Amino acid sequence: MSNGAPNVSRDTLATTLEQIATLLELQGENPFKTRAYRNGAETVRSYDGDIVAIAANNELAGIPGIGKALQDKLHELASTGKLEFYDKLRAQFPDTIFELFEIQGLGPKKIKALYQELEVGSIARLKEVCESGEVSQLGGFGKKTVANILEAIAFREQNASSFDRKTATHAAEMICDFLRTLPDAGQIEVAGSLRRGKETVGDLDFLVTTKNPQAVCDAFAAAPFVDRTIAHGSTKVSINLDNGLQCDLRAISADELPFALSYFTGSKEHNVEVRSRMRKRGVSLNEYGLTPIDEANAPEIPEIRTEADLYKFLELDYIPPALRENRGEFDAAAEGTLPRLIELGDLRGTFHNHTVASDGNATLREMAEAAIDLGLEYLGIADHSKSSFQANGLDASRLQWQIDEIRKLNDEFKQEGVNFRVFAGSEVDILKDGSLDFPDDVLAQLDYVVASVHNAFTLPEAQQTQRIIDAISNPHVTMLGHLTGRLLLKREPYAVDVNAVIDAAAETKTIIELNANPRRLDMDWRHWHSARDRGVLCSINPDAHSTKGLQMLRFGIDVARKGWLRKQDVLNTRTTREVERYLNL
DNA sequence: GCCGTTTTCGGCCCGACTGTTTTCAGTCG
Repeated sequence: MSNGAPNVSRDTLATTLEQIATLLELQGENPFKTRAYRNGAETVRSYDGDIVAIAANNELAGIPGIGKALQDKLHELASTGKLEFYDKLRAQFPDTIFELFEIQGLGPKKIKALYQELEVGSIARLKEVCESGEVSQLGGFGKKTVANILEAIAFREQNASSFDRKTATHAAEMICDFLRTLPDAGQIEVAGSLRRGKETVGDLDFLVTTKNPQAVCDAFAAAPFVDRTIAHGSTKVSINLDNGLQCDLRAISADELPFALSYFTGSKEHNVEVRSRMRKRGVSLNEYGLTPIDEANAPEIPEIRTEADLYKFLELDYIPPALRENRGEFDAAAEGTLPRLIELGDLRGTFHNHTVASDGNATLREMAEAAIDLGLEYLGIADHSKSSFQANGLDASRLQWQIDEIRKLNDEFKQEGVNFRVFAGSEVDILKDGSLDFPDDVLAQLDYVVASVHNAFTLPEAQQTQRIIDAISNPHVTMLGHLTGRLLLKREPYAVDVNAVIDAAAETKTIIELNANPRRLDMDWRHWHSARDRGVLCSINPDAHSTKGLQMLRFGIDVARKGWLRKQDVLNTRTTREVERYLNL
C-alpha cells in the first residue's frame, strides 16, 4: 500500500461481502440475493490477481459473479476503506450477532426471531434465555430445541470447529476400518473436503453402499467412537467424535455411488457448475442420479457407473477431486489440458529435515534409515542456524562438524552397499534486514540452503516482502522455507505479498518449499498453479523433527495436487544424479 | 444481486432430518 491508500486486504473484501449476506438473511432478504453476495465473497477470495488493486481502481467489470452492485461496493470499500451500505447494516445488530451462526441448529430465521423478540445478540445472552425458559415464548422453540441449543453451546465451548489434515485423515482411516467390519457394508468411500485435499477439514463425509441402509446407519450411530449423535435417520447419520470432529454417513445403493460420490465430494462451487452444465443438457443432477428436466424432450442418458462417466456426459475429461474447486478445472477438462497430478510414489527424496543437532529428536543416521525405509533415495538435512537459539540452532563450527558427519555417513552407506545419499544443508534464518544467518563462505560449504523466516512476524507487509526477496536473492539460497509462516488453526500468516515473492523466486531461480507439515502446508495451494506457470520449481518437504515426521510428505502431496502440480514441477521427484546436477555437486 | 447458444425477465441445485406449526418450516450439507 502507498500514497496513504486505505489498508484493505482481500480478506476484508471477502469477509465484508459474507457478512452482508448474513445480515441480509437476518432481514429476511431474498435468498438469491444473499447467495449473490456469498458467491461474490468466494470470487474475491479465489481471484487470481490483485483483486484489491483492481477494486480500488474500479476495474472489476467482467469478473463473473461480480455485477454492477458488487463492483460499486467493492470499489467503495477498497478505495476508501469504508462501505456505507455495510456500516448501516451492521448498525442494526450487535457485533456479536455473527457468533450465533456458529451454534448448530440455528440459522437466519431462528436468530432473527431470537433477536427481535428477546434481544438475543450473543451466545452469552442465548444461553441466558434458554436457561431461564424465556425462549419458549417463541413459536418454534420447544423443549427439544432448547436442549439442543444448550448442548451445542457447550460443545462449541469445548471444541474447535476445524481440524488439521493429519487429525482428519487418521480419524477417517479409523472409521473406515470400523465400517469394513459391518456385514451390510459394501463399498466405503470418504468424500468431502478430505477427499479434495483441503488443508483443514470441518467434517468427514462417508459413503457406504448397502442393501440395508437402516442397519448401516444404526451400526454407525452405535459405534464406539461416537461421542454425540446429531442426527440419526434411515439413510443418513451425523455424529461427533470426542474431539468434536463431525462425521456424516450416507447409506446408499451401489447404483447411486457415482452420483453420491460426486455430490458429497464437492466443492459446492464445483457442484453448482456441474449441475448448471447438466441443466444445459436437459438433465437435473442430484446425489441419486440424473433425471430429464422435461420428460417430453428427454435427452438420451448414458449409463453412469463412475464419476468419470458423469464428466464424459458433459464432454469433459475426468476431473480429479483435488481440482474440484471451480478454479479453472472445467476449461482445462474441456480442452483436454488437465495436469497429470503428482503422486506420493513420484517422490524420490526430500529436503528440510531436522536432527538432534538442533530441535529434532532423531539422529542423523536414524533419519536417514527412516527415509530408506520409506523407499527414498536421498534425504536433505537442514537444521536450524544459530539465530534460532530457541531451537538449538547450529553455529558455523557445529555446522562444519555436521557437514563432516554427513560426509562420513555417506561413505558408510557406500561401504555397506546402500544406494542412498544425505545432502548437507541448513535451514538458515532470514534475519530482520533480509541478510542471512551465515556468511556466504559458510553457506558455500553446503550442498543446499533453505532460507526461512522465524522472527519479526509483525513487520509491515512491504518490509516483510522485501526482506524475503533480499534473502532469496542470495545465490547460495536454494529454496525458501514455509513462505508465510502460518500455523493452520493457530497463527495467521505474517503480512507478505506472496505474488511479489513468487515473481522474485522465478527471477532468481529459487525453489519455493511446499512445507508438508499438516500445521503449515505453506505455500498455500491456491498459489501453486500460477507459481508453476511462472516457472517456479517446488520442493515438497516434511520439515521432519522425528523419523515419523517424514511420513508427513503425504500431506504435502495432497496439497501439491490441489495446486495443480505435476511430477516435473517438483525437485524431489528427480533422481539423486539429477538433484546433484541441479545443485552443481 | 447475477445472468443469458431457450431468456434483459424470471429463473437461480436439491434432498434428509428434526422438531413441532398436525402438513411443514428451518437447518444443514
